Amino acid sequence: MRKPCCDKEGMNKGSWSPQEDQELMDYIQKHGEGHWRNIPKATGLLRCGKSCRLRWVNYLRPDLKRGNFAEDEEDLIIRLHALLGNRWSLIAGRLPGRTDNEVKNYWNSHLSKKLASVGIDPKHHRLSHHLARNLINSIATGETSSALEHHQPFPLDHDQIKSSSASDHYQASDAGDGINDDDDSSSLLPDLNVDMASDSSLPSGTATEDKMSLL
DNA sequence: AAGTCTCCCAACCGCCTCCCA
DNA sequence: GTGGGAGGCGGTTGGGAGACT
Repeated sequence: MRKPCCDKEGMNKGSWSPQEDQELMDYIQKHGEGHWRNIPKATGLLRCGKSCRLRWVNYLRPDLKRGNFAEDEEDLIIRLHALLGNRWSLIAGRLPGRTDNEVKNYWNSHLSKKLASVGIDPKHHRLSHHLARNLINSIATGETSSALEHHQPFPLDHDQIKSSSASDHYQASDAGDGINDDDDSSSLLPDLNVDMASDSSLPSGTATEDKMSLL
């Protein structure tokens, strides 16, 4: 059995009170961030260090933006998620004033549903079989997919799709099958030519970081 | 108006990685 | 080289607020 991160006996759990917030802010203003495990001792807060860090990072930090996500932020999250998957901290790092928790929550509650509603598998960023078939048919007949036209979550270059086979860019998703989990996370990013094969750990300065700079 | 349901988001949990002795 | 401690991360949960019946 793994040792808990800190002694939870006598620790508060759940929502933070304004007094607790104030004590934590006072401490960080005086001593700066870090040494989270010292904070309960130093301040008398009945919170474990990890909880203090989380509260600061997700809620108390002065540079947090808060409020609704702008359209361009949504767009960027979708693109970055297609590129990086559930690496919320990396995604949040590209969104000034946003936290990984905020981005993750927003994705789970809004964006994944939004993508699903237009027939895109939010996990793999691929069209559903049904929509993919319609798209390919409509391209073949010279029509445009009404679903994509009305609901595309971010700009799709239809000419670019037409210039090659649509299936080169948009693979129908086997939603729920769990197959192809590990490949082609860039299927909605035809313009980025993303190669995730080299992206196992993503330290800064990797090829993926370079490609992210294109965004 | 009261009860139930649904959704959102803050917070927790446990695993992973990094760093240092 | 390695073991342990601390921080970081992503998945998950639970409570509260609003919507619905």
